[in-house]
Amino acid sequence: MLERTEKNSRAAQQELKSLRDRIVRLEEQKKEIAEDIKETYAEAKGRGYDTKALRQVVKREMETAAEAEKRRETEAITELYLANLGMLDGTPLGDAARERVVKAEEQDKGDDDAPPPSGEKRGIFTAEEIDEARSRGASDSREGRRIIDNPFMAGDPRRAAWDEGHCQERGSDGMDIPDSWRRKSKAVAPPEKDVQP
Amino acid sequence: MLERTEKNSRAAQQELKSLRDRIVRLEEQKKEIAEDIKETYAEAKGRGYDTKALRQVVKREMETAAEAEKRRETEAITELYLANLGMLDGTPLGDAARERVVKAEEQDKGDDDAPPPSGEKRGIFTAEEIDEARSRGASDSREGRRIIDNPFMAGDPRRAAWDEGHCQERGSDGMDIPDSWRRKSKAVAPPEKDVQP
Amino acid sequence: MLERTEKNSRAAQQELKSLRDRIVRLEEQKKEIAEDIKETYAEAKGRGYDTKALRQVVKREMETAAEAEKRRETEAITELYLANLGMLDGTPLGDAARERVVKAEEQDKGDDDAPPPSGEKRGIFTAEEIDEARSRGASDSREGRRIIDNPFMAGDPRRAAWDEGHCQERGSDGMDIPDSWRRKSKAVAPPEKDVQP
Amino acid sequence: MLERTEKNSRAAQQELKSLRDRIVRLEEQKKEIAEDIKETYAEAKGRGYDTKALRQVVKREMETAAEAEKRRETEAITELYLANLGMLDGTPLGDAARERVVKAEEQDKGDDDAPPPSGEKRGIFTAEEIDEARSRGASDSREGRRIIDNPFMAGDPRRAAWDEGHCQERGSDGMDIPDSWRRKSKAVAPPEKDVQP
DNA sequence: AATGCTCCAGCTGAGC
DNA sequence: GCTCAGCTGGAGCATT
Repeated sequence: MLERTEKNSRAAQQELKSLRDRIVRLEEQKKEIAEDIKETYAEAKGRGYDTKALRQVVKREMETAAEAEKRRETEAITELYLANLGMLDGTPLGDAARERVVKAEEQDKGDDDAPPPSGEKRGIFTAEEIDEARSRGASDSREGRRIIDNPFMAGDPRRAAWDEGHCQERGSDGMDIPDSWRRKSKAVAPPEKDVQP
Repeated sequence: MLERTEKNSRAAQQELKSLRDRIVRLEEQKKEIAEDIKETYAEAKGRGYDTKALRQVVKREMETAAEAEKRRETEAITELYLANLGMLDGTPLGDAARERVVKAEEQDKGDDDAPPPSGEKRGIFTAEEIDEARSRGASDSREGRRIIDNPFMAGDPRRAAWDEGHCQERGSDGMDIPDSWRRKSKAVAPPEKDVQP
Repeated sequence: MLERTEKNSRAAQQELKSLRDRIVRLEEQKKEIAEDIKETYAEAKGRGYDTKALRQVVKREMETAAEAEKRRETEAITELYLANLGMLDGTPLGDAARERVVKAEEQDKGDDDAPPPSGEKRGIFTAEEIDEARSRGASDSREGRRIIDNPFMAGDPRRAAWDEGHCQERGSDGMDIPDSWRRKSKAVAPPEKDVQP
Repeated sequence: MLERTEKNSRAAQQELKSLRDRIVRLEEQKKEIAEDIKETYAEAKGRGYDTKALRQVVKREMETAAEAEKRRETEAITELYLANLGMLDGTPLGDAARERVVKAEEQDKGDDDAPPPSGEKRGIFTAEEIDEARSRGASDSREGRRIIDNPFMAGDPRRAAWDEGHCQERGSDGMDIPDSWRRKSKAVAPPEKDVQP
């Protein structure tokens, strides 16, 4: 019996020890990688990037399609709530929020499955058209147009593409990152909470 | 000495006990309020509100001016990063991001303190003009204009005010909250990650 | 229709606004109380208390009976794991862990429902006996016995009561809290990880 | 100039993109490892281990010497607070807490650097003596002694070693882990909060 | 004093 | 329906 007991005890103990060691090793690897990530952010900060913004970018890049959709939905609803409460303070509704309202209105008016009313062709642009808008943004940038001169209307998917093209074309002096990429670059006086009385 | 010791011991103990009880009482109050908050969110959810969006709204409402400014700055930089990486996926730059770029460009071109180039009067609208835009949004809504017909250009502060006016005017059937305020109202097929090739 | 729409819109908006304000108000109250708690801890720290330990005390005080039981169970199992892995480093098993092992052994030996073997009467002490142990701890303290001279054996519930009596009796000089209540009081050289080769 | 601008822009963009991708890759690795850890815990749970206790064990194993010392100090102070508030509920003071009190008392009595009073030799056991205690725990276990029969007094460092030896010797039936290692094994009736009136 | 990091608790979503 | 694990957000702590 002594033999049996000893052996079984050892078995359970060995198993426990093995589990512990496996986890410890994995945790150490995880910790190392976390270190690397932290270092990378530190390096980015040293070069003038806004780490908070960078974190957001990373988050977005890692989103699945479903998560992105969910996020966009929440953002749109948030904007609608803000608009209804008069809290937009300067930032107009994004396209998703507008679209949401339009869709709700259409359904409201009856389920007669009415096609998009006017002659617009909302959301049905080909990849070529989108790309063309991006190229045009780039060339407009080269020709000195400013980012606020985006020719596409709100709600037009080419609007974002033009922005991308323009941004990707814009330059900077030397190796430096653009001023607009930095924090506090202009740190204007903190605005009063309510501009509109 | 026994007396002294006992007395002092009691003093320290009483103090510790008092501190403990004070904190426990406060923690209990805090817990109660947290309960109330949770209940309120549950109620909101029951009535069809998106609690996640509602939480955002609450957060914004509680922001100080400085915090709001900081948030807007980070948001703008994030958008610029996304634009430069071609990750805007449909959501064009907001006004703050555009403004940021323009400011950086101006400084770039030389500190000749150039005034806002064209005839625009960016950012210098009176409260009256802003209010007028809000009223116009409301009346446009009554006249059947849609939220995507906002007449003000991107970058114009009246754009947001018009949106507010329009939203605040829009109605719903019965006591119900508008469809656009609900989650999953249209839950379209989750889009592929890259629309633009 | 305009009337109806307007009215309903207002209703939904009012509801949203009301929800928001209710939550904001509650959150503000919560924040205030959190402030008070923080201040209390700061005060305690100022008087020499170890806030981390104090937090633990508060946590325990707020535990429900079920939570306390669960915690004790987890603690006991943790100790057993540590013992089996040779990681006890100086802290012997607590009574709960010993009891756990004994119970398991008994069941192991057969479900003959054997009564506690020897003449001990584990766990069946009256409140009076417990109180007596506490009083004895107090008087032993007055008579100069030291806290390490607890006469009750490990596993005896009176052991903890004697400790309580002794501690509650011990004094300090002046208004000051005892040295043993402070952090770093003796900060001995950080021990090497493995005392036992 | 166009060339310059384009090139520099590209440089900054490439840098940003590179930073983003580096972080994304690291985050993915981290996520994978986190998966592995989770799986390991799940496996442990499946075999009857208490994952919460296992987590604690892992935490301890990963502690540095300094962190361990700090933890022990906080634990000791917590116990002293509990004792003084009459909240020990059954768990007597651990050795560290006792030692702490004794040290404070000694200093109190004057810095005459008094040697440990009685004939004890606290804390000055050789590694051999400690190991001997461990072996004795193991053999005592084989001879049928129970874990509550630890012959070393509270405060004696050999006490923990004996416990380790005993635990490491104890067996179990078949491959199974001991009952005492499982949760809810005995789930006694949740005790009333105050046993002592 | 302000910032960044780490830890913890509380909330959310899944799963029996 | 309740529990439970995962996760996000906030709070404390250390640091500069």
